[in-house]
Parts: sequence; structure tokens; C-alpha cells
Amino acid sequence: MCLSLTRMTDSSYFLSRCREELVSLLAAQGVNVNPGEVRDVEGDIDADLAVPLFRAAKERSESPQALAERLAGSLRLEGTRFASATALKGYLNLSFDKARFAQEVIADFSRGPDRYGRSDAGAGHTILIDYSSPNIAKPFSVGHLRSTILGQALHNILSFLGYRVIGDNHLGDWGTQFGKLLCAFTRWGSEDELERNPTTHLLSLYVRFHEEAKTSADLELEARDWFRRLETGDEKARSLWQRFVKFSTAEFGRIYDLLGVRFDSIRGESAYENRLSGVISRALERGVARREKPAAAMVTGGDEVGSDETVVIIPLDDVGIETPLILQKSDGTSLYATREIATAEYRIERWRPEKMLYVVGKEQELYFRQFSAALAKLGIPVPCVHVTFGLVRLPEGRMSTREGRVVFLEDVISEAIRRAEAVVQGRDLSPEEKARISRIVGIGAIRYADLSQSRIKEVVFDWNRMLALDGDSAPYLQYAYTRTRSILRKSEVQSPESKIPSPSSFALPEEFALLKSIARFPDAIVAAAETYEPHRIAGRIYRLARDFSAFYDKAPVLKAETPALRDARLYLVEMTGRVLATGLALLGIEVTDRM
RNA sequence: GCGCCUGUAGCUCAGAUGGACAGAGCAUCGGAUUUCUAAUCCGAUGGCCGGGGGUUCGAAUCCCUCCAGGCGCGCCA
Repeated sequence: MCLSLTRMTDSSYFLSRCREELVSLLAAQGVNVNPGEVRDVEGDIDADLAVPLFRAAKERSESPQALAERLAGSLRLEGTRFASATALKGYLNLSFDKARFAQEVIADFSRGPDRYGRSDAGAGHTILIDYSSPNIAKPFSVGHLRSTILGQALHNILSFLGYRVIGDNHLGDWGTQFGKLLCAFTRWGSEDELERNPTTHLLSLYVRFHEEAKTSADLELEARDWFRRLETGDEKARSLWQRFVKFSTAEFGRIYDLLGVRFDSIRGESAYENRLSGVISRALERGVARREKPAAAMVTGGDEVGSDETVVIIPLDDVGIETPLILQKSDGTSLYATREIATAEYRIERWRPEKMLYVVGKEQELYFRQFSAALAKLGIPVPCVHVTFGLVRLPEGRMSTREGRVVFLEDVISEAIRRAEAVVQGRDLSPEEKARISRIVGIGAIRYADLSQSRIKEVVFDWNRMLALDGDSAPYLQYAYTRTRSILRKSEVQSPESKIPSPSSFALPEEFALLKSIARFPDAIVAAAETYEPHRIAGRIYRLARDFSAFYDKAPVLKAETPALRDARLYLVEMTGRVLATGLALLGIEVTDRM
């Protein structure tokens, strides 16, 4: 299921070259380890890489410490990237040759500052990502945010690694919910309101529908009938539905612009309508699906369905899933799954992806297992990966559109920008600059709050947490970036890239910590792509920003002791700034020169 | 009832393929600004990694079991 990129990017960047070199050094001594067993050293131990020798020692029935000591004595390090090897508690610890380390990291970077971290591992491969995919009849809530920004980040990351990525926003513009809206609008709707505040109006109709449906049992049936009319091409249903869609998509477009989210394709579920009957009939012909009497009387409305009515299902118990997938309801209309299968067929025909990622909440896990199994049975060979994420809840419980218990994304964005404005207030900047910076910082904070944590965990929405402007937050990283820009601006160096420093200039631990953070960046991108976890990148660049802040505090750049040191530090600042900007860009977060 | 996910410091979270003393942010307390923007830095306090068993030279990480929370379980999307 995971992308396997590690081997393909090996030897591209300093750390992977080191691991390989170390593995071959050990192999020359008759000790076999995998590059994956080589560990980065964190903490107080004075070394850069470490090899645990417990497994290798066991194979040759030797004590790990004895083996480590023997290797530390016998490894021939002249001419390698390592300056020394020591044995400690069964580990073989290696320290970099510092000058060579600095030289190679700088060389990796100077090959192409904007390309640092990139690879061509995905060249020639196409991946489709389904993300955001909101129901357009409802306002954009913070619940939709996760899919939107996770998907966008994965799009950025995979593209950076050379893949051809198709981001497809699969708008929810079809289905029973539209039956409900049509029903509600014809009963209680207002033309004026629809034009003025489409999603707000549709939301209140949706809420009212569910209110009234509690006491009026016929309403659900009426809604079902409206959907049936829509799907069978009824004039009135069609034209009304079209207007719902038109007004709503306009509002969504505004939010996407504000968030800086882009898609390669935006298509509604309705676009696949003409393929639905084909999906159902082919499934029946192949013997994958079958018609069946409804298992039970319809719950909603209390009416018994006619005895001649049938549903079309794909049984999945033979592949370990008890619940079958339903393709057609007893009234002949389609379901989400039917439309998804049609969509998958279309996507494969059009883009020929080798894999399709669905960035969809965890609550749909069973559904996706059914969906994948159904595709396999239908002979569709492209694997689907459900990139799940935890639900966003409110402290008082689950968000519910129909009960009006939601936080709207627009309100969150406004509040984020407002808080950023408060900080930037005292700065000596034009009002336009302040507005621009507040937007970049506020939206960055929102995105980072989500992308800095593993996606599987559920989130209890909290204003302060989502809009943090200090500590482990986007503004912290953006601020570190502005400091790099500020130094470079004042240095009056036209192009620091032209002044590649002598690597032996570096001496401070803060300088090496910074270099090491930069050296680790490429691996983080690969890890993020392999696990579909952008927070791997967030963690890496946060650490880089911390290392930079410590460096900033300790090591004067413009007033460095010697011109050579000044140049060397300027280059370090340049690298840091670029890596921060690249990493943030992968997360969809902008930077600014001042803030 | 069955299935999936989660449980790490007061709060919010990192801890890839099991590895050296479990790391951050917030909060609390104490320091740092004639020096490149203090949305900053340095330090302190704070953890039987939900409980209990097991596998292993080694477990927050793997297995079993229990507890707590979330989500799901045929005509919603």
C-alpha cells in the first residue's frame, strides 16, 4: 500500500550517501546491516550516526559490545565521510568529518536551491487524489477542512517527488440530500434569500426539514420522491437543483481562493449520472451484483415497500465483509457508491492513474473497504487507498449540520486573520502590507494546526489551539523565515548563492545543528509521501526553525568576527530560509519577507 | 453484540521498520533586549508511556486480556 521511494532516492542527498557508505564499510568487515538499521543520533551522545549491533552480534555469537569495539578499531575511515568511530553499549557510533559534512550539504543545496529535497522518484507515474469533495448544499465547515488541506499537501508533496498528480474535487451535488432540499425549498424557500445567501439559506432549509420530519412522517418520503424526480430528469427539479449548485459553487470557489487551494479537476457527482445504469447492468451481467428483495421494510416513513420492488447489491461476505454494497435502491435511484464506481471508471479512462488516493474521514472506513472490494470484483485493477483522518468534533459533541451545530470555516478564517492583525498592529508597515501578512499568517496557522499532527487522531475543535501564533505553529516558522530574509536584505549581498563558503569556517555547535537539520529535510519529504503523513515535514522544519532561532541568538551573522565567517553564516541563513520556504510550501503555507 | 481507531507531562501533541536516559508546545516559575524584528532565546518544575500479563538481549512501539473514549455495522454521503 505504501509508496516505496527510499531506494530510488538513495545517494541523492548527504545522509543517504552516508548510510550507504557506512553499510559498505561494515560489509568489508563481514558485518551485514541494512541502511534502515543505521540510526540518526539524537540527544547528548557525541556522534552523528549509530548502528545497533545486537542482531549482527547474535548471528556470530559475539557480545554486541565486543563487536562494536572490534569494529571501532578496525574500520578504515580514511577518505570516508566519517572522522571517528566509537563503541558504546553495543552501538557503533560514527561522527562525521565535519568539514566534509558541511561541504557536501552545501553542495547538495547549491546544485539547485529551489530543488533541494526534490527527487524524480515518481517520474512517469500518475496518482489521482480525491480531496475536499464537500457537499455543496451545506456551508463549508471546519469538518471539511481536513480533507481539503491534507489533500492539497499530499498533492504538493507527491508532485515535488516527480509524480504526475491529478487533484480531483468530487463535489457532492447529488443524492437524497438534494431531494430534501428540493422538498424544503418548494415548501418554505425564498428566491431572494437563495440569491443573497445561498448556503446559509439552504442550511436553514436543511435544518428545518429535519425539524419538521420528526413530526411529519411523510416528509422523508416526499424528499425521496424529489430525488427520484431529479434523477429521472423532471424539469422543475432539474432547474431548481441547477441553481442550488450554481450559487453554492460560487461560494465554495471564494473559500478555495482564500485558502489557496487548487484542483486539477472539479466535477460533481451529477457528472457521472449517465454512467450509472451502465455500472449497475455491468455488475449484474458479470454476476458480481444481484437483485434481491429488500431485507426489511423501509424504516423511514413507515410505509411498506411494494412487494415487487428490489434492490441491487454486491455481496461481499466471500471477501470477509458482512455488509453488502448497495448499488440501487428499491425505488430505482442510485447511491453514493454507485456514483463512486462510475467516477472511478471515468478517472481511470481519462487519466490512467496507477493509484487513487481518497482523502476521506475515518468514519467511512467500512464503506471504503466495501468500495475497494467491489472495484476488485468488477475487474477494475487500479488500487484505491483510503487516506483516513480523524473526525473533527466540538467540545459538546459531534458536529451536525442538520442540528445547526457547526463551526463555519469562514468564521475561523476571519478570527485567525483578526488575531494575526492584532500582533502586526504595531509594525511599521503599510495597511496593505499588514492585511496581506495577517492573511498569510492567519491561514498558515490554521493549516499548520492540522498538518502538524498525525491525521489519524480525532480533533476536538479549539479556537486557541487552531489559531496559535507562537510556539509550535506556522507563525513561528514564518517568523524564522522573515529573520533569514531580514539578514540577507541587510547583508546587501546580491546573490548569496554565488558565494559558496569554505566549509571549514563552521565551528559552533549551533552551526552544525542547523546543517544537520537541513541535511535531514529530504528524508522527511520521502517519509511524508510514503505514509501520506505531511506532519513528518512539519516536524522536520519546526526543528529547523528552532535550530535557526538558537543559532540566531548565539551567532551574529552580519557582525561575524571575520568576513569569511560572515559569508559562511550568510550561506547558512540562505539555506535555512529556502528550506523553510520549501517545507512550508509543501504544506500549502506561504511565507513573507516581513511580519 | 460485533468490527475499526485512539489512550504518552496539568492541557494539546511528536516519538517510521522494536534499540542507548521518552521529546516538543501551551500553562507555571526564574532569567536574557546599547547587537541581524522578543510572533524570539536560555533555564527550572512536571511522565510506572490507560491497567495487567506475555514475546525479546532490549517494548511507548509486537501479541493476549481488561478499562476508558471515538467511529462504524444493507436502501445517508
